[in-house]
Amino acid sequence: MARRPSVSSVQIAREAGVAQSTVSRVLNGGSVAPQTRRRVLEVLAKHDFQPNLAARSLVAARTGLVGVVIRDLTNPFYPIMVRAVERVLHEEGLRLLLLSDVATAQESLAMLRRERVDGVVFTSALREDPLAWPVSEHGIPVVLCHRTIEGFPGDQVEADNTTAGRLVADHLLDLGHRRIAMVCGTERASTAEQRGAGFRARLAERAPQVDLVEVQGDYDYATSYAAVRELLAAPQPPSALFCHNDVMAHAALNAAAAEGVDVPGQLSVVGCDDAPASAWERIELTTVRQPLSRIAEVAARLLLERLQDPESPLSHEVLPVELVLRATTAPWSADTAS
Amino acid sequence: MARRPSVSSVQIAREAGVAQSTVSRVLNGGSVAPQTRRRVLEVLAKHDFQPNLAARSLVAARTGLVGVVIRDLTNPFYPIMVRAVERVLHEEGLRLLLLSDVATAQESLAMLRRERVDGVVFTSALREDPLAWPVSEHGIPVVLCHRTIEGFPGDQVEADNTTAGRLVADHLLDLGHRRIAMVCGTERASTAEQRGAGFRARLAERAPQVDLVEVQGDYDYATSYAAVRELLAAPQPPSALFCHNDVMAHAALNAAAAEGVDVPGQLSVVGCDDAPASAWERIELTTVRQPLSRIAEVAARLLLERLQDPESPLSHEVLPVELVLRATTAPWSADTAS
DNA sequence: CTGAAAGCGCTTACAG
DNA sequence: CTGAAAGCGCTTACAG
Repeated sequence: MARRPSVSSVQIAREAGVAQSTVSRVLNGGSVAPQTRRRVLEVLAKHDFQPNLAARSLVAARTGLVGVVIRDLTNPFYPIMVRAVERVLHEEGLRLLLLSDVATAQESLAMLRRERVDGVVFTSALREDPLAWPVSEHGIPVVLCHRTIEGFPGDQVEADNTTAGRLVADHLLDLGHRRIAMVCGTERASTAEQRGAGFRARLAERAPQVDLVEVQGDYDYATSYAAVRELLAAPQPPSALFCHNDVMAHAALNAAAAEGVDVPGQLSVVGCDDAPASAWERIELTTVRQPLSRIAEVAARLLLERLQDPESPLSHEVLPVELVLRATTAPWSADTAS
Repeated sequence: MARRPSVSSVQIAREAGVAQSTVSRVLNGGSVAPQTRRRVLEVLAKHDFQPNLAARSLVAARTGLVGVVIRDLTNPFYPIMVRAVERVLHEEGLRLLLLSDVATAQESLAMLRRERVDGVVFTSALREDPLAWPVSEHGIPVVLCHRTIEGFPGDQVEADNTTAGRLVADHLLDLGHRRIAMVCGTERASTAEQRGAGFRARLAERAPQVDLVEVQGDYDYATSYAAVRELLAAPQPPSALFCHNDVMAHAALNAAAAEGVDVPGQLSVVGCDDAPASAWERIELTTVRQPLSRIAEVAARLLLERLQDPESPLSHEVLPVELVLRATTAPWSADTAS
């Protein structure tokens, strides 16, 4: 239990009868005579030597640390992205510093700077994000992942959220819905903006007479649950709901159950994300699938490339989405209504 | 966008006209004349100085880094614990290094050693854990959180899982169930052992004639889903299921739906954990609640105390659980069966 | 190929 | 209270 002190490269050198710099070369692939290398490797193995990363970071130009900003780990959506980023970083021998909303933007910025991270993968940026902008202004490379910001000085990767909105509009219109409500995500999030814009545009195009009610769900379960219950209890409830993400759609499904509203008989519900629980038999949520792992993976790779070549032009990748039809949507006609 | 080089304490010192060690003292609360301190603080603020943590770690006895080992971030259960640990560490100015199953045990051990973490919070230990033991043997303080190991040389915190098993047995027996199956968690996990043991003991005590079938769900959705479908399709299906955690209970609920088995009419299902989704109207899972955040918080605090006082006696805390009755369990009599 | 040396940015005794 | 100096454990030119 007593803390076993770590061996340093100096001790390894002494034991192998070489200079410390030779040990360093063996470790980092410098040119070393085969026989010297063998001897050093032996001593290294004997002690199961692990270089002190703090020392290495201090002297090297880079720390090998990448910040990953996730606002809300509790949305099952984000752990999937963390894992994908982690996998890429791990492959490249980089380390991950997780920043959640436990710290304020100011504290997080301070932490990223104190840690001297090489770059940041930012998953939950807002339009005037209080963390993303300052980080970037400090010259730390940032890649925006999943949520983007127009004009942001960094690489960006996102799903085709506008098309997502359009697909949902088409689906609900095709089913005959004419009283539709949209449960919106956080206002300054690009995903909510784009999904909303795509949906509205398609509606205006195909069915300008449809009255669209919009409520704010803030990408939050409890907020959406309350908003949808209110919506359904009103005199003229909508026959269909487009929720900007699955968490809010799950809330809507449960709110409907609480209000005794049958889905999809009296209400159709569509989400966006395709979270794991959406495929459950008890849920069967019609939703739009986005390639979550892929988005995160691409973001991580873009960051790595950026670190290699800071001057290359910015990229902005938009990955395709797909409507997943399940059991929460059904045709609607005035007669269907009870 | 160009990387803005960080200022060092030497530059601060020069600009403030003091020695670098004085800057260090101002930063760390050493004794400094009020007027000197003021001058240094001004320069510090002007540059928004952030000390290089790598440098600090290198020279100080401790790094301020705490490893948090989470096998599967995808179980909604774990992010809740991460957050609780994060909150405590953040309060204390410590940093968190997340270790998931992206790396092997060997790689994770190497990483913890290279990073020179001060200690580790271990959430998913197995009986002969390939990571927990070696880490501890390297003299790094480990606190076992949620899952424990008998005889492990570290502080431990867990829920009262034996009582959890007993509570469930009582509940199902009270409802009249006599054909019961248990969907078990990973074999070498203390939670599965204790929940299983408590359940079996109570059954043996109150209703030795009950035949208990046990299947392995491995704390995994897909595994449990398949196992439960098979169970329900058999000639003599059980009338009640005790799943060692909620993820597996959710799988069971969905498997039942897939098999056209009515819950709770034809099958009662009980979980363990009380995950957020269990309270959903669409799920309404009867389960055992354990104080998840609290367990994680206590673990983090025990680790902090351990770092303060490495020689104090080991503690082992067991926190109470509570049965949460919802809609997936119902009375059973031979006549009820279809 | 290899060693001696400088230096990364801090903290911490040690003098004064 | 404050400064000069040593040293943490590495990487990286620089000589040889």
